[in-house]
Amino acid sequence: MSYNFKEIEEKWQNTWIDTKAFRAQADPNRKKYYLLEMFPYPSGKIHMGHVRNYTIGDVASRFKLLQGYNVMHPMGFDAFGQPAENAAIKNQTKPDIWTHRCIKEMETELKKMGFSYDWEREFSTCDSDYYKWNQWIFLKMFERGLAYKKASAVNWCSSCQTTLANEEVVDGGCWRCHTKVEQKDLEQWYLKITEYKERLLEDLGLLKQWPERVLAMQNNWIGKSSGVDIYFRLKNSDKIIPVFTTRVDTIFGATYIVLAPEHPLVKELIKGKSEEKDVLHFIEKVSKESKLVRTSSDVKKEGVFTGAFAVNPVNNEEVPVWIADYVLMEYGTGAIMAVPTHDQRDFLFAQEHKLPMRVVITPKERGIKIEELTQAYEGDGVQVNSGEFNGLSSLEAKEKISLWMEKKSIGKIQTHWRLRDWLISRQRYWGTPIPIIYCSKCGIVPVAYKDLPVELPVEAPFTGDGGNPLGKINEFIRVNCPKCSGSGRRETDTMATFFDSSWYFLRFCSPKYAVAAFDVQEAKYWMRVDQYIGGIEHAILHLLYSRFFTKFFQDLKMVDFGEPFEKLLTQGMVLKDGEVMSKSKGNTVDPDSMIKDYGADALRLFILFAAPPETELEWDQRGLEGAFKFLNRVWRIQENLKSKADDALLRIMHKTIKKVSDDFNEFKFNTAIASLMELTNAIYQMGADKEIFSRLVIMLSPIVPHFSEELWQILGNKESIFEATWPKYDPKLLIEENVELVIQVNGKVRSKVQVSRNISEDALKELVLKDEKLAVWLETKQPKKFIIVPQKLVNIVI
RNA sequence: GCCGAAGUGGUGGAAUGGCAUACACGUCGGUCUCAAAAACCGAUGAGGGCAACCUCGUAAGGGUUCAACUCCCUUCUUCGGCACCA
Repeated sequence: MSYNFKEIEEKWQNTWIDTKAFRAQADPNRKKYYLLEMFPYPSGKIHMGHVRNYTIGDVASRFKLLQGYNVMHPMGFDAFGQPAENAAIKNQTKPDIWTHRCIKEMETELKKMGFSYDWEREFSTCDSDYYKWNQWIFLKMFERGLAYKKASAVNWCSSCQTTLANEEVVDGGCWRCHTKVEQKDLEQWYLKITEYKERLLEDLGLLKQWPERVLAMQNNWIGKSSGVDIYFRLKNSDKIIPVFTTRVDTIFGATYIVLAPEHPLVKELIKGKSEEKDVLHFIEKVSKESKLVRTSSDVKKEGVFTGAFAVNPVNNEEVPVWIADYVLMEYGTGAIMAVPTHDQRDFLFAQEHKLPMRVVITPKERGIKIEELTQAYEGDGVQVNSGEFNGLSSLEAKEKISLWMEKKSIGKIQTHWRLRDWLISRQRYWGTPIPIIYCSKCGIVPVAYKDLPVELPVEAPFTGDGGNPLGKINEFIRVNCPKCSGSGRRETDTMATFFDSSWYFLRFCSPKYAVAAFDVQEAKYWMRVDQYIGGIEHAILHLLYSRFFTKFFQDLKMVDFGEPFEKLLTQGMVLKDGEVMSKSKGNTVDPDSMIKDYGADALRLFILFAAPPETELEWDQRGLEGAFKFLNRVWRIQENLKSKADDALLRIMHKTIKKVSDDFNEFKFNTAIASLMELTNAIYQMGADKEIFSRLVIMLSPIVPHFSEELWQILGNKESIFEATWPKYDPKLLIEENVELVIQVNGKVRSKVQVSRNISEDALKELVLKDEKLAVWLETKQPKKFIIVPQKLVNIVI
């Protein structure tokens, strides 16, 4: 007979909700612990990824609770976004109604897993008393010039009918639907995240408890690159063409320069020249290529001569000006100097088009002959052909040439960044309306703070024929200008949903607060988030935006820190047959049916035991059955309790307490469970008493809370197990009187011996030399040396 | 190309420089049973040996060390991020 998980789980889930067991209240006298998992989009159904993410968080949260921390563990919903609109079109319902129904279903699913949330803090980002503060933040940014509108080529997803941020373009496709992203010229709203680029980069150094790879990804994304802008002058003109380089040490080897086809100077350069026709033709051709094709590295580099020449400012040499598809307008200055001998791309291009080369750096141990070059030499070396810098090491030259150029005003030390401003406007209905009014007289006018929120109209025409439904609602659009009271028109774009999730962790500190985005005092107590848990897919997007917003709040003096998340854990994906579980692959396992068959506790146990939290987890149905079997094994212990257990078991238990406590602190749940299993096996060998069993149950409770609550009650306790204290171990009981020593000969184990832990070295040597098993090894050879590691091993070197 | 993570039995995975493969799954054997299931007990890296034991073994090769899955160097493979980035 197995234990009645169905009845037990339902009973405790209701109890926890009825008694508000996990309500958190600020208390300056208690040490706080803010544990947060990335809140879900309410699709209605939870999947195994959610189960894993939230189970990891729940164990940590309950463990901290048992350790006496004042734990806040909130949950809410990231409820704006496109699926609601798609559903509205498909099912003839309203996004609002559809979303709220999904939220209800999702809450039920989460409750069935027995997660310890403070449900009183729950909110959804589609609540107007939440998104009101999105608008407030936007206006604050607008005031400071951090929210602005500009016309530019933007990423456009034709399937989603909306613009996308750079961060939302993955492999040239839309992050949501993978449709190929097009470029479109539009006037759009941006947030000036680039204003914070230095701080965003620098403060990565503060994030000591973030995974390396997330830091590396953010570092790459921000993409700082230091070098020099060098000013080439156009021959017979006073026009300057700045080029950017990180290899200023190679400037004397620049034999031509290359502009991007879109470079604004190109048209002027070619005017009236014989090359004009060819160049225009080339530009036309390149403009038709998609960005993806153009930037793929295996395509041959193409280019044409413009007929113009520029002057290298370091030696007044005239060099030809080319244009080529491999130079991009959006990076650096849109123009490069080409040094074929020391840059592989330039080398290939120069070979192809028979352009001159000159060596300016040679490796220390040999010279370089141009005729013998088969590829560019990109390493360090000694300067040659470099005027007054000859003989210097290239590293030294880099610095000296930079300073020299600045002094002579022919260049400027410059830093270029990959990070671009964040495009936040979306041509969609189901999102936060951007609080802006267009007035024919006053131009762009922000909505007054007192008029917030700009409510999203619940009734909207969903026809499915594209376009933003907000544009068709006259009551919404028509509004008086806050400045001149003349007739104005509302912005119909809404905010990207990543805006919503960039500060929700602050809102959880005071979710009902009506006078500001969050209560500064509450935030002071609860923030920062001590432990944040979520998927690696947010390594750049959400985590970068949240860091940006936090720094903005720091500048508003609403918080006194610049980083929101102290410690970050990115949990691995759940796989089935080696592939990521996904609806499109049809290899999903439904958590609900697993709960039905084995209970939420068994599911939680399996998912924690099968792999460490950050690695991928292979779904194994038999592993789940194994977890269920283990629970039944523990359950049966209570039927056979002894009045007094052996001392040997007591020792094992204290060791287990130490191991499990240490492991829980480091999120090593799989090994914590392994040692709880070992303790259980020992109990089967020796028989436990009530005391020992009670402690086993407490240690299990973060992992399998319903199961443990029930056993706790059966053991005669009136209070919830989560009012109990985490067991402590007695260090004295960890010390064994007799220890087993491993005896090695030349590092190989040859024997083992039981000795008192305080045995003297001499006594030990004597004992070892008498050991029968070692006789074979020692009879012909003399021991040279004894290595003794107390209480562990003896190594005899012969 | 640059940056990051990883590579251990049939499988998931353990090992502050100190007994490689804990714990579990699977498989095999046993107990109980008329029988089966459940439960309980045991075996289980490869090769050799009746056995005691021996040899090999943590992607490959080298090094440091009394001792290396662990530290260092070189290489290979897989996964992830960035990238005609100048």
